[in-house]
Amino acid sequence: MKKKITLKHIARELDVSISTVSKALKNSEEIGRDTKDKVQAFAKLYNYKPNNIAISLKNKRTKNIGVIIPDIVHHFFTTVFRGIEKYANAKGYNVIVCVSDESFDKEVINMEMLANGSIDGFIMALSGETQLKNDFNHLKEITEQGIPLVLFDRVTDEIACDKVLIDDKKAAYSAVKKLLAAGRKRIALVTTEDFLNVSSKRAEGYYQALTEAGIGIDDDLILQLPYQQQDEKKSEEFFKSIQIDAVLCVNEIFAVRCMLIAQRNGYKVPDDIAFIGFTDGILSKYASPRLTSVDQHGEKMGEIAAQMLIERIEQEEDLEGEEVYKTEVLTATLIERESTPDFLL
Amino acid sequence: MKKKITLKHIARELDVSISTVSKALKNSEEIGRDTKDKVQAFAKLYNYKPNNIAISLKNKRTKNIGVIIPDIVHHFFTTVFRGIEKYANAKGYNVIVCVSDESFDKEVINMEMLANGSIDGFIMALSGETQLKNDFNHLKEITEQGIPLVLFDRVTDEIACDKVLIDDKKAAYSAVKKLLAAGRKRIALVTTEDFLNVSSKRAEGYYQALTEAGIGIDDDLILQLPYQQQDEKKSEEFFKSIQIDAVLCVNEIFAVRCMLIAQRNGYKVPDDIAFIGFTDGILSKYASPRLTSVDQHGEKMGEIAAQMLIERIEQEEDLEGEEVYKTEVLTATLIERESTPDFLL
DNA sequence: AGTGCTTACGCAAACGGTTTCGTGTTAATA
DNA sequence: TATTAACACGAAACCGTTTGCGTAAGCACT
Repeated sequence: MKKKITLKHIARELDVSISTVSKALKNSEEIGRDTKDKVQAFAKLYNYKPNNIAISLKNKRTKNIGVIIPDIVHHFFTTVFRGIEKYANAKGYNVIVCVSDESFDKEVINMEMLANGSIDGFIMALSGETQLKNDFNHLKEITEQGIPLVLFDRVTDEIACDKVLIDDKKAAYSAVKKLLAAGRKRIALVTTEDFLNVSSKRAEGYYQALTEAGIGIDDDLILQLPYQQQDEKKSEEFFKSIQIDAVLCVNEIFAVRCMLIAQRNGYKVPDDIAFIGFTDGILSKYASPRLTSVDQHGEKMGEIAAQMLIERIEQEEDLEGEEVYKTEVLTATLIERESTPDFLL
Repeated sequence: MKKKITLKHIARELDVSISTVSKALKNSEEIGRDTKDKVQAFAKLYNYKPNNIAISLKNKRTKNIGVIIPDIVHHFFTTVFRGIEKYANAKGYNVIVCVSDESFDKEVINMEMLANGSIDGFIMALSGETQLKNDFNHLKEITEQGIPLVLFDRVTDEIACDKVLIDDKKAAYSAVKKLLAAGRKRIALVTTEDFLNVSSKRAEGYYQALTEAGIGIDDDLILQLPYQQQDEKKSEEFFKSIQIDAVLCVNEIFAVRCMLIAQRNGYKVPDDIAFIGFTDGILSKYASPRLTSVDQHGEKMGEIAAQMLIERIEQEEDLEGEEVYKTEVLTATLIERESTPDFLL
């Protein structure tokens, strides 16, 4: 077993001081040619690599970033994560992931674990419970300690920090507009409990489009489903009880599930009923018929979040306080597939 | 901005030595009641938390584990990751994820980045390219340095370390047996290029079941598709050209894609043609018809991998060399849904 | 011979902790 | 009163690096 070699070992072996070894390896002008050659050759031979931990302690920089997300087995978060990881890696940063599992407590604990020196900054999407409780003290503490924080997708106005999100309201608005333009009138909304701010934003867009079109909001057309659980009965009744010609769903699972139920109940998609989902994931691509859905550009979002964070981290030293935070809003794209009639343009 | 407080600050403020503060906070017997109370109260007030990096440097333990996977936007790897994260977190470990993107070079670079003190051990699934090249020197170096390593799913015999995988061959074997028992004779196999060892194992099971049943292997019944790319033409022709009454696919994407194509070509599922896929992911659940598939128990696999790794890490100190490595083999479970006829038990 | 410059290196502090060992003070004991 | 044990605390080493500064050796010059 070849244990890792340190500066001290090299120094002892070559009968020079530790500082000489350190400088020699950095090709310092201070050190003579001969000594440098000797040290560098030895280091190469024994494959010396400096210890990251020691360096972190010295520079107070870990080159790690902490990512806290509500769930990892979730297409959108995963794509965002991929964007973060790619960008961070390219910049020499590693990523530590913690999953909050939609729990406030876990979110707090995870943040505390990482905040004590393990990371240089956080990227996170709030847990459902945190949004429900509206308690952001843990985030406040982090920012007060001067640790950079970037919030994405599930954000809050209560915290001053960089943010990146998509324009959920506008995306829902234009999706509904398209349905209206295609002549659909009885447009349903399938959503979650509305403590998830993204869901409510999407609902707002839905309301606005209908209102502008002079069609009132019909509460019977709105179906609220529990976030994780399967509640087939409720959906089944929904599609049996009323007449609908289009559906906007706040995520693709709801969309695919509802599409199946509608089909079981004799609806033809997209002729009798059109479907649009949010989150253009794997389900949308392979559903039958393929689902038209709103691409939230997760990977791009992750990249931007990582970029914002790393810029903060690396400029940190200079400016003390007085920072101006940015909120980057990406525009979602509607990916048209078979679950909607051909939209003209 | 309230910067983090250190032992030194407390010591200065309370006019005691650093060592006294350290001991007082650990409730050491050495320190008097009064001093302990004073120090602890002060620490609580200023929310003192020890610096993880300093502790890591001292103990040569980071409480971080490194996970290297080929892809993160991938249901199976994600579920394994969830298992790892859950277990690790419960044991007080954090997880650093790196994505190799199926690239040998990235795998090597990532390992080297993490191996210099950032982590206490690795959990990984080999990249496709690594399996293709059959070059495992980077793994060998890691294990020679005494860094614990656990391989999962995409493993190799060349490296002596703990492993956890599912019995792919047996899973494929029993899936095909069930199809045979249901009277299917023309059973196709849709697979990837076979440098992925899991695919070849599954193919072996397929061969064995057919051979045992006295049905020879018909190469025309085997369709090889590129791993990531969509090649609809090839699949389309496949289902047009020959007569098939059942299909085993090595992943769920292939299964769902082929099922759609078959349906487009007039096949009724499962009456004319049955489908079984590997990886019981989200697609299987929501496909139409719902797909019968092999559950690889990703989360369980992750938990076991994490458990094996952490046990290694924590016993490390004692035994030098002479370690016996375990290979844990999980048995896959067939989840029956609508894409297969009812199997009689 | 004395002065002044390079050159080439070592010392020591620092990052933030933990831990071993030593020591001054007090009180109990002979 | 001298000895000693218990108590309460501090000094210092250590983990592996980096880096500012001090300095000995060698040389040139006056």
